[in-house]
Amino acid sequence: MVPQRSSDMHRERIDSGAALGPDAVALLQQRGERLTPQRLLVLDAVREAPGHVSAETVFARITAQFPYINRTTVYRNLAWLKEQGVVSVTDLGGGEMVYEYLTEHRHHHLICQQCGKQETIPDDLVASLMEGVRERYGFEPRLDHLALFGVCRSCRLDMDGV
Amino acid sequence: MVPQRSSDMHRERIDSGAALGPDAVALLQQRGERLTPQRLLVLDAVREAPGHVSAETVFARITAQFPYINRTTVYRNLAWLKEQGVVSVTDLGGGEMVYEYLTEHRHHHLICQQCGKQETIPDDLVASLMEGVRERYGFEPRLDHLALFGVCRSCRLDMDGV
DNA sequence: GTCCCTGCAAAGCATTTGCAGGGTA
DNA sequence: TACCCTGCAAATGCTTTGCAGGGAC
Repeated sequence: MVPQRSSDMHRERIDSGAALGPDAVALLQQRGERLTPQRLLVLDAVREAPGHVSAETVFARITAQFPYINRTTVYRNLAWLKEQGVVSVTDLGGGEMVYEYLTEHRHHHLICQQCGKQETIPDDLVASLMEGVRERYGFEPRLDHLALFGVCRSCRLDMDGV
Repeated sequence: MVPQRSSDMHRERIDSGAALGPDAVALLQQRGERLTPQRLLVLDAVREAPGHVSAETVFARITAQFPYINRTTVYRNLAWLKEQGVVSVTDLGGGEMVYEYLTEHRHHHLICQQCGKQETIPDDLVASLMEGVRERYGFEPRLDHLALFGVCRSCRLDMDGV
């Protein structure tokens, strides 16, 4: 039902991968997690996708190549990947959750409410906030992605122009 | 259909109110917005509620006193109040949007993913982040409430204890 | 008098759940 | 072999929409 090639595809990718440690799949295996073809497909789909992807997009990307996977399975495996710390889940305000493969380089996002454009900002801008929260409140933030909403530079210029 | 008392109730409250400027209702009137009894009820319900409230909670609080309001109307008027800058809307991760009446004292929230407890933090902790985003990216953040997820002090101690 | 807010019912959408069967380790 | 992941279908829960009527200004 599910093509054998999926594991080969997978292996190619992890060799070149900049991932969660050297190999997310090896990590999951060490933990004794069950690695089904569907799980590998979902993992691949998120890892290959540029930036954020919705569950629907992941489903579409997989079915484009392998029609035999169920939407429910995609949802369940995205939740599983999040539990395992392999992907992040963020609400970008589009009415659906978006997922992203986690690399060592943590970053956050600026989302323009006018034009919808998204910018990436490095973690260090947020670091002082995290530090303050930790020190003053003893609160340990779990922040894969911080999403800041507002108005980007070009939209602000447009508004001034008018 | 809707009791006359609603506007009296309202007036009592704004006299004591620490609100968006001296009077949110006067502000809305100046803008030429139409102030229906339902709108005043929704505004009151959010203003009276402690902290964040969901649309369902607002609906429940109103119907407890005045059963003749529709859930749809509550949704529409909450959206309207947000457009007017009277309330904030935040996704606290509970599967529903939560609303809060905006005062001059902007603040943000720490949400513990273990116990669900919420703490309030002052705006100044977040100010440097905002400043950095503005200066480096020309991005104007529109942040009524920032919601930071993580683990609070007591839950961390519990975890260490075990 | 005019505009638009309200109520009702139904639809929309992302996501979850129950259950039987089949695959992974 | 034993567990649990998968697929299917239906349900769930929040929120939105279309339309006719009535209220605010």
